[in-house]
Amino acid sequence: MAAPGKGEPRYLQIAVDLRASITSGERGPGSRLPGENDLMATYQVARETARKALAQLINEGIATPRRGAGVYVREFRPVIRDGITRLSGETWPEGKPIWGAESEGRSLEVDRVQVSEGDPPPRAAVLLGLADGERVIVRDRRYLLDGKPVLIARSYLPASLVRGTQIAQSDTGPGGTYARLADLGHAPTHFREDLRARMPEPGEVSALDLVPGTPVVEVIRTAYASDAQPVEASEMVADAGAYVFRYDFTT
Amino acid sequence: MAAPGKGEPRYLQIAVDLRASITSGERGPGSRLPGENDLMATYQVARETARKALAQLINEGIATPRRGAGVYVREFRPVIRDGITRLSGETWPEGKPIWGAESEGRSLEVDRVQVSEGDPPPRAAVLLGLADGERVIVRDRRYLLDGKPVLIARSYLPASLVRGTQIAQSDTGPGGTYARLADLGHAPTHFREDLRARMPEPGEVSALDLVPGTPVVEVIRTAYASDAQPVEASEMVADAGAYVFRYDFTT
DNA sequence: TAGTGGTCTAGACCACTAA
DNA sequence: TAGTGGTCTAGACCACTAA
Repeated sequence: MAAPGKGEPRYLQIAVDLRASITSGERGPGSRLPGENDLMATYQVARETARKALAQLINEGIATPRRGAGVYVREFRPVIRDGITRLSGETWPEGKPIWGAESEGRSLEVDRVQVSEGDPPPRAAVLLGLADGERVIVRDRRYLLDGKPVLIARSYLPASLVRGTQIAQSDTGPGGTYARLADLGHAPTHFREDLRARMPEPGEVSALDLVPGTPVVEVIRTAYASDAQPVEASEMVADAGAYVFRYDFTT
Repeated sequence: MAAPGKGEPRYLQIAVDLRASITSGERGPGSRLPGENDLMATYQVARETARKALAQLINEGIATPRRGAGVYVREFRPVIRDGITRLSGETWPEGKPIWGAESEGRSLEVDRVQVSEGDPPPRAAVLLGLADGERVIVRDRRYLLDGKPVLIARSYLPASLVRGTQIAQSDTGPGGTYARLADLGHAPTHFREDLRARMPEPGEVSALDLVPGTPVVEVIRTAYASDAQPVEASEMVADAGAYVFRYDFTT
């Protein structure tokens, strides 16, 4: 045995078969894949080889294991996050469905709001243009989509600007942080968002309850007032399987 | 042996040790991690257990294997892709360095330009609002960063609009596709970009020469002329380790 | 209780890299 | 040629799930 059909390893050949059965639609989202024992019998391989085939699909994010129950075809049902509510072009093209994204009938709620004051980490200090020793108000929160954590967000605001205001409290009131900044005469008028994707760190896996094979999208947003003064810097880490990020522009 | 220190599997404990040595800076980008044989001796484990520890870091994208040579700490040096060149707010905040992104001294070149005419796939037909049977011009190309493929792009344009024009040729001339659309009286004025991240398909791994543990960012862009008519739909797949996506807004 | 995925061993052979 | 990662086996024991 162990005779290679070619250069392709045995476990990848098995993965190809299984992947084909998924992409062809033969096995739909939520359906169960053959188990380790099935694969051992069908392909005449050792347990570890069967496991590697399944691990391959799990790492690709198209299957997910459930202890004691089996390995299942994963489903992808993201929601759309609109980059920023813009003032221009608001009646532009309808939100055409894409990647099966749907928001209707789903709940998105805020969780674990925490506010504190402290020293900014280096990156936040740079983004906010803070001098040495300047402190920040830190706002933490987490978002749940249908009860599952999907996004962790942390915002930094110059303490000299917002200390003692409603922004330093859990509930920022109607319109949120940006409305309160406007009340203070520092309405944000310019925004920048930088996005990148990467695999999650172990702490993020548990905080977002991520299944293997799920990347995260990291977003860093900076808000500037009309005098080009940065008034807020935010770091977000999102479950890539839960979000589509949308940006609209009118030139 | 095989005595568990707690519930934590042995291979994850080893991964924790190695990860700590990387994040602490003890092992910098490009440095070599202990090999399988080293780990077997140090931790008194079997080869497969040592391998699982290394595979963990590889799947997290923080290490990368080189056949016959060892496993190395990966480096992350992305470039910034500006969403769209906007007409407003062009003198806004400087491109502050983020995530070590740098463009200077690096080459970004176009590769493998191909143009053809054919039937649109369903998604492109929907985005372009095409009737049954309408055909499209398809423009394919690939981008290389310092010689490494980092992005695959495919654009669809209504054939009825651009057939026989320079857009249907490899070289679209100065200003590219959008300038030619403007020449035709269909200058794009509104853009939408939808982004998501996911693990790559096997074909993408080879096309982008991706190392394990690297997600891709999928971008779908639609360009609309001033009469709200979609004139181009593009699909892009980018190496997440090579790009930071930037969006600027002025309200 | 039977089945399932999760971990681990000890050994083998291979292709590839670097000296 | 020595060392390295890549694949695979055959067997073992475990925790968890579902009936």
